[in-house]
Amino acid sequence: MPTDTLGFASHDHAHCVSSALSSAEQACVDRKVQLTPVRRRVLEILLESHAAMGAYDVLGRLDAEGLGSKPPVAYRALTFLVEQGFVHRIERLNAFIACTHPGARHDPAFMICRDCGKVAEAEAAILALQQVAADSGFQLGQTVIEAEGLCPACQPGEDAE
Amino acid sequence: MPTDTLGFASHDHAHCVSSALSSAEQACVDRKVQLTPVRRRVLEILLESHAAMGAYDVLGRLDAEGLGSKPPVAYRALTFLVEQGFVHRIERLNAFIACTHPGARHDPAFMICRDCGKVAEAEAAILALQQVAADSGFQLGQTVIEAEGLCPACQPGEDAE
DNA sequence: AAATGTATGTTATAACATAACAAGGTTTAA
DNA sequence: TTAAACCTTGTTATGTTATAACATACATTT
Repeated sequence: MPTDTLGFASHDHAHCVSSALSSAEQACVDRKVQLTPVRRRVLEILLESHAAMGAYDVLGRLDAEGLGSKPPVAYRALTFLVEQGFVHRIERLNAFIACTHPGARHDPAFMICRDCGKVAEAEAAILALQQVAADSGFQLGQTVIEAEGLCPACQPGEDAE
Repeated sequence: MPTDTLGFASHDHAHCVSSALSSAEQACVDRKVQLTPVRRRVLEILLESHAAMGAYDVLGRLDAEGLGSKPPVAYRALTFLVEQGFVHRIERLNAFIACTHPGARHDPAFMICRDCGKVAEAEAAILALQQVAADSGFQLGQTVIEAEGLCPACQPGEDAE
């Protein structure tokens, strides 16, 4: 059983890719939106790489496969996937990453390793922000929670990567 | 006594500008770093506008005043000010805003109105994120907490702005 | 004066993103 | 069976944000 890393821990990568893809397909059926070939392939690319990728990295892959070569092709697919909650945008990196908490939509929180660049998605904890917003009368929409730091493997005293 | 808005509430703007400038000057003396004319002017511009400004907006102001016309001039000053904690970068907007909580360095949290574009800085509440990080062995560095939404004035039922 | 360190000036380009319009395909409805 | 509406994709062109690289200036130290 092949494994890879996710969330700074091991997991069954082949399984998580296929299951995420299945749940996205089902969600599209339920919502009556189309997971077209380009959209589906972009989601696959992000799921397979399991890392934050820039729009032009994604576009490079699409181009190599004959699925499109102009920026709008990649941006449109990414926009769709973000809207549907299958992909998150990481503002700090101007990059995109497949959601690792499929299911209900949510506000993600990311931990970005400044050394190896790996990104882990955590269950968001925006309670405190909700309190601040409520106190000031601000009506919360989408939230961005991102932390730069060092993943376990990149901390002093570690050999791995 | 002139007032303006900050944090979706009124305040004495002239006072907050001059006091923020003074504390930045003192901090630079303490830290033995230079608040050069360009750096000081960029901080003033951000303090006066009291809004998130793009690097090229700032550059436009500098250029009009003969203080520099090329992008690196603005980016260098902004980078310095962010490093010193006098200015925060708002990732979601690719923009910069003067810190409204002068004093000790901190991790800011922002509320960005999707309607009027005003940005309010709140005392950050990253406790929950700290818990998540500790649980996964991630060593937290700088955090980004940004929420898009509607400020009190822009919510349905309001007349003002 | 030479060496060093810090800051600025400038050129050029890299990297990220979208407006605007054209064209293809499917579904709906007449 | 055509037309209309709608969604998606293709393409051109450009706008926006950001930095690498190298040259110059200026103050401080030696």
